[in-house]
Amino acid sequence: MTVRVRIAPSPTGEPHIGTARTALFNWLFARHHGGQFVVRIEDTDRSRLVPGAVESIRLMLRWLGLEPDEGPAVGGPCGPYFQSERLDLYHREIETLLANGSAYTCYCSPERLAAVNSERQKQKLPPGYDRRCRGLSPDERAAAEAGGVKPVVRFAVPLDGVTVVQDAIKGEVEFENALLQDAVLMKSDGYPTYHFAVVVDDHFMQITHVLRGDEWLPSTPLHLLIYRAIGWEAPVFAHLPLILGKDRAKLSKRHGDTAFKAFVDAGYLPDALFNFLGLLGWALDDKTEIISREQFVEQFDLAGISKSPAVFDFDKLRWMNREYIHALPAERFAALSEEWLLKDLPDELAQRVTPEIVRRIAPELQTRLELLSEIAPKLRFLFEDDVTYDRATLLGKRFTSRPEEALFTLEEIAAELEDIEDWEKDGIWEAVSRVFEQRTLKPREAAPLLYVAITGAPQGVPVNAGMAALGKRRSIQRVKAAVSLLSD
RNA sequence: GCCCCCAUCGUCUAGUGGCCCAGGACGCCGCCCUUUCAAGGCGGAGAUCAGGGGUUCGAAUCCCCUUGGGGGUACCA
Repeated sequence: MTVRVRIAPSPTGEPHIGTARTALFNWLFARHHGGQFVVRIEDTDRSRLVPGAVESIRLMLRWLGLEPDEGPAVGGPCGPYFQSERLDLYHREIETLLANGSAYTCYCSPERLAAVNSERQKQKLPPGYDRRCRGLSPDERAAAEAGGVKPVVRFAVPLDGVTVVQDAIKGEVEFENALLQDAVLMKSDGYPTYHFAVVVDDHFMQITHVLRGDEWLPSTPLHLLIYRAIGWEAPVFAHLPLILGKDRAKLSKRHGDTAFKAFVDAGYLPDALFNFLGLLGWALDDKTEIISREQFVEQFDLAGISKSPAVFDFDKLRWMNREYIHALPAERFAALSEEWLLKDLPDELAQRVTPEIVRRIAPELQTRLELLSEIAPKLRFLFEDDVTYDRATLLGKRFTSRPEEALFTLEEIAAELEDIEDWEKDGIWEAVSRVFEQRTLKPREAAPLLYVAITGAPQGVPVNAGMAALGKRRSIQRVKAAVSLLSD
């Protein structure tokens, strides 16, 4: 039997980074076993639908390189892949459940449900439905029906016994049936709830393994019971450890922007995020951190998945992204630099960006980045007419008490630069270091002065390379501008 | 409250009875290199394996209890 897995996101907003991790694990599992990865949209909560969300999910998968074998965009033999288009299926199956007595219609109003709950709370009982409609006589049922109430359909869970979940990661987990709720299977609007739709769809889509977040483990016995009531074989369940924030609570908006899109916008590389996410709850061995897609596919399996939740470490993600940026071929990095420059710079500056100038400076930048979004701020000085900074920044620690020394140094540098015929970075640096030597200044202490004059900031790409890219005239102009700032 | 899961350096983890007075990585610190800042190289601090009981010749690894953390408990998914 070929392995078939799925992810089943609900289109209720921008996809979450956790959804990406679940998708990745499913995709990896499918690829490792030569199986299929399907995408199904769980859009049964009509009130929470967000337009565009399905497209965002598609984009996320594509960006990460997790192309589905079946799903809304690609189709497939088990469609449709929107639950809202599979309603007749759910209605058909709910009839079997109703007919064999494992489900019943419930006419209780939301108000009564709330009242029951508050009453139970008062008596220090666990909240839940009191199963009032489970015991309705045919007459009572007919009466309620005549009253025009739109009923829901509830599952009639066994009142005793134990349901055992065989989880591929957690092992054997037992649940007492008596503690389970008569969950709603069909809502009064005619749409199924998650619990029912997931069982019906996973069955008809021939899903063999359900890899989903740990938060679903408590509802798995219910799902198992539904499979049994219809007479279907259940898939293998594997509950993935949760991703936590710094405070060890389930990662969510309050830990910052956890929308997948935020990671794209920040300038993470797809391969880096793929690698990092793949290591969130799974490890290859005792030492390997940087793992290629091929290696992941080859090595990934359920056996390596950890049972305990993992805190999302942004520091490590940034480090990993830097590793991937560093490993990029020079040409690729230059192309990305240009792309991000055009995207992040204001239009009037972006117009001045040329492939030549970017290719020239990009190698100097490549080891100095954690995120691609840092490119524009670091290279902006190349495209501006002039840079702005204050006197204190220019003088830095070294020259604060001796501004005249900074002034003379810059004047001499300007003079030396004038004499350069072949304007390239080595010659520029020779000229600058000549001045430093004459004045017995160590580059370590004097260089920031020049950095500020040229780029506006005391650190960044090597200043001589920056000047080479800037051009002779503009470079000297900036040194002179610094001189005049100090002369005032 | 009740049910369930989890528990190795701050964080991600390796570890499935002896190779572990616990290995790697991020982060942190120091040194070297050096055109500032990075990168790179080298080194360091950092975990009595949550605590307590067992089992065993021997336990981070098995069992029990405690504690801690998390998740679930909707006509949301």
